[in-house]
Amino acid sequence: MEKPLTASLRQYEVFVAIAETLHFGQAAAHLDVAQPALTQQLKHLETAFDGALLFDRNRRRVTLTEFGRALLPEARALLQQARRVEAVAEAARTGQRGRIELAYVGSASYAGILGRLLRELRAGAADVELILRELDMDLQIAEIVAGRLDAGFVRLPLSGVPETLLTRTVHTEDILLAVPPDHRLAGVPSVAMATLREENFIFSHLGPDMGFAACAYQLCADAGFAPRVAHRAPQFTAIVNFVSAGLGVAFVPASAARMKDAGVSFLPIRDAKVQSRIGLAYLRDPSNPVLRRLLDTIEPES
Amino acid sequence: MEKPLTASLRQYEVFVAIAETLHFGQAAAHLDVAQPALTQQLKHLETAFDGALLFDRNRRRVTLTEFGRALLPEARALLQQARRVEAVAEAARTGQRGRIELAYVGSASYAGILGRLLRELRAGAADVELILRELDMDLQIAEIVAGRLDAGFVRLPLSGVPETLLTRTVHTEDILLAVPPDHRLAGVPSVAMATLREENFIFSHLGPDMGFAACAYQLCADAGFAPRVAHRAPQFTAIVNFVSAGLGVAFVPASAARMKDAGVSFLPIRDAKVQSRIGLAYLRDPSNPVLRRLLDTIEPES
DNA sequence: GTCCAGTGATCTATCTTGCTTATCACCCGG
DNA sequence: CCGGGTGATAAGCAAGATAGATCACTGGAC
Repeated sequence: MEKPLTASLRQYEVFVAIAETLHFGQAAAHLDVAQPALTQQLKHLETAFDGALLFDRNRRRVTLTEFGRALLPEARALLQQARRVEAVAEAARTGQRGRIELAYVGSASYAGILGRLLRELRAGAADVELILRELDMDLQIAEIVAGRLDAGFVRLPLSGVPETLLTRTVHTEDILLAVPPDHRLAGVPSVAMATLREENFIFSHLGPDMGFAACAYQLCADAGFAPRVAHRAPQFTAIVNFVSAGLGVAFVPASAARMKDAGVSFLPIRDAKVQSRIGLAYLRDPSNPVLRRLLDTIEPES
Repeated sequence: MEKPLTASLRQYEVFVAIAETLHFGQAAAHLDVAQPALTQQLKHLETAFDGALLFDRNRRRVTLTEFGRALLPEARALLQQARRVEAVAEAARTGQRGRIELAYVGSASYAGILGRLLRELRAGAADVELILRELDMDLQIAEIVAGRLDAGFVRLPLSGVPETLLTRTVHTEDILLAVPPDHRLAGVPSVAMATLREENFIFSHLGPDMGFAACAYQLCADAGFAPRVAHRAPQFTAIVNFVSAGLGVAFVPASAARMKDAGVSFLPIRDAKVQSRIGLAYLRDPSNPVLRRLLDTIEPES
């Protein structure tokens, strides 16, 4: 059990102020109070120390006693720490300092989101601890709703999520068609959706109502057909592998085209009306100040 | 100009106590106050931070917010420093820690006083800064009375000093007679005062009423004669040099006999009734706690 | 010696703060 | 649906902090 701290910050403040000027009146002016307050507070401090005097008051000259001299540096350190706490509090309150736990879907890492994220978190001499992990969209949503994750980067749109889960678009990119090397379209400069009606498609595992898959289905719907899904794979790397193996064609986000896998062609789609968007998902009215600051740096969108 | 420190130690104490138990009631018991006090103090602290909450109070479970989590280590450091200040204050008050400025006459260094002094100042895990200098007795007295020196080791007795200057004997030693190599007494096992009536003496510069000289004069007075002072020298090293050169004989403290200078003999005095005493001189009611503790370790004497 | 300016201590009234007790409001398990 | 547990709220009281006026002492000027 600790003993109950007999003196207050205010008393040390008074002590240090007097020690700095060696003059009650000037110290009082510096602290912006009347002089009797100092006499009283100092006396309280001395009483707290068993009555040991901190100053010799010769009515004409104030000098530190050896006791006071021994105490002064420690008292200064205390006040400095007190100011530091308040500075840290201000930084933490505004999100300049703290901790944030984020996740991202694998395909977000291609799009250069993470570098930008770090840049924005570190901006303005901020001191933020970032805890990042890769996580599938559905797991992210569960973690965020459960309060175990501050926010996550996912492929929009979301559906079937609580109203309190908001998203904000942070990146938009075209959707390309990946075709195998020996495919009839391999090497053409671009394709039109209408020509893809009979293709075998490789899709992600995730359902047709969320994320990238929703955009892909929308492309087909806009072209008036439902895609024939020949295979499913969990990630774009696997999907491109499948394409490379000739199992079918696939829609992929433009940023995934950087993996030039064994002669796969990535073709622009001439009449695509939708793009794929990466968004940050988070709970409404986030309490984490770091997240709030991060959201402030992103222009508010849907 | 620093801003005025918006929060108090007590508030941080409450914050940390709640953070440690995550339970208002238990924290209140730990701080030995009623529970509403915590609610209030915590609210005050949060208000000081622009209303940013430190805890999520879900009526059933209390958890730190990210803001609170960021603040906690700093608040703990603040409390630790506050306790440290009080510990240092206690040590400084009892003289376990601090500074002391002492002087000693040259001949005190022969007597092993300084080593003992250091040992006593460092005793009991004390952390004392000792500032030592060699200084003649008369200057020591002036410095002590002027308050520029805490205390000094001198040869007793003192005379003509203010009543507020007290002394305490710390070392007593015999007085020996130093004689030149070719002196008639050189080599005899001991001498009687009565045989010295016609000798030429070498004395210190200091007058006959203080310090070692007073003892020497007393020896002669006890033997019924006044010494013929042939030469004066400032220190015992010089006095022994003079003796070695055959300029006369001299009384010296036993500890000075360790300098075996060019065949000088140091002879016990059979009928000496006085010894030389080294004492610590200091002002009555010393304010320096280190000096007070030092005095406490020496048995009170005249 | 006497006086005066300067300075810290003291006194008192007032306002603020912190604590206690009593009670309320809410959540959750049976 | 009720009862135990928990934090918030309210009211009252005691202690603490401050301002303003005044006192008391020091030390230098003359």
